[in-house]
Amino acid sequence: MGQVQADDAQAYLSDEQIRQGIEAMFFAYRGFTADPDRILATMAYGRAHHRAIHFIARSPGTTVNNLLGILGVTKQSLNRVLRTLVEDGLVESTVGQIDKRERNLRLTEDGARLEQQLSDAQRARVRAAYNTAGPDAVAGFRKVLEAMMEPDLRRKYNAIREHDQ
Amino acid sequence: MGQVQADDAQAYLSDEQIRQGIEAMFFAYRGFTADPDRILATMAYGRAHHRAIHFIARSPGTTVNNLLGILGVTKQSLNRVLRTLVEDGLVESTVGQIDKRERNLRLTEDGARLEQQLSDAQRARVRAAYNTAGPDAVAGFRKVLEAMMEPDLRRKYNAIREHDQ
DNA sequence: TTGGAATGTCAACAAAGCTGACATAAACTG
DNA sequence: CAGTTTATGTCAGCTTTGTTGACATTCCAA
Repeated sequence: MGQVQADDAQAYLSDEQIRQGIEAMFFAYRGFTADPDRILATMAYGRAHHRAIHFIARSPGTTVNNLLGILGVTKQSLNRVLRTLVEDGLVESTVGQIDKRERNLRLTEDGARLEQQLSDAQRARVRAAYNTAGPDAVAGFRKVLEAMMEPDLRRKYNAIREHDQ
Repeated sequence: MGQVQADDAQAYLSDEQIRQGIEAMFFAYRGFTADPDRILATMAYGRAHHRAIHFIARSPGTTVNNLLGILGVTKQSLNRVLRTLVEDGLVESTVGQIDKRERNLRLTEDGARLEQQLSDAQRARVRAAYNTAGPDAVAGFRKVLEAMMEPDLRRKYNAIREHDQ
């Protein structure tokens, strides 16, 4: 339980405590992706499709390049995913109005429906964890995660958050 | 900053807050694996090798079956990883004393050296995040992660922790 | 008009998952 | 003891998702 708050002020920095945190991250991430993975397994899609759908939903009209920066994969890898999503009518890619080299990506109605299904599942898990842990724990959770990000990703993370309220 | 601790007692459960937590998990996990990944990229190993090495180091003498349960992959997949590690002299596989069907896995000196190198890098990242966020945040971080795990993995996570102090 | 940026696409390949089938040895069970 | 189950390993083939490298197109900007 409260092993983290040991009497010794330095105890939470022991190698052993850090190691436990590393393992907690590993096991929790499995739970974090388990529900959407189960849904996706029934279709011809995987986690890469989920990620693309998530961030397109989050920033409608985003460009391919912007998405590349967020997802941290090559354009070839992302393109394969986007192509299937466009072919299957879940994502719509329109030529940019200002810069016609760019493509603006948006979910179609079908795409939004799948996004909803996936994020409902994932949110239910996170919501349950938040409820179990309580609001103070959630604040700490977010604080540690933010500190763990690479600086450029933290910037992108904050940019997305500022974007919508 | 303190968006999570809103005045409204329910605010931390809004879809928007949950969504931010989901994105924080995604971005933070990238940071979490970035340093070992960089080291592994210079060798012929990947994240799968790191995971195997980590848990063998954590539970010396563990069996293949136990490792399968922790890692959640197929024996074929794990076997491919273990075979290369044994061939390269990083892991030693010995026939079980009580049950001769089992193989007991241990790191060799070389294996322990690599494990040290990888976990030093990963621990430095987590330690820095812990230092930035502070001990209370760390406690909450751990609490939420535990609540997020699948029940059977939470059991395994706790079993590993109890094992060593 | 020329250079560079954004995008798309082809080809080849690698890591790491998966299923299915089968072999072997050891342990367990009736 | 015979038969079954368990633990492990291995072969073959497939999938997803990542990678490089090369090249074409479009089009903005100097």
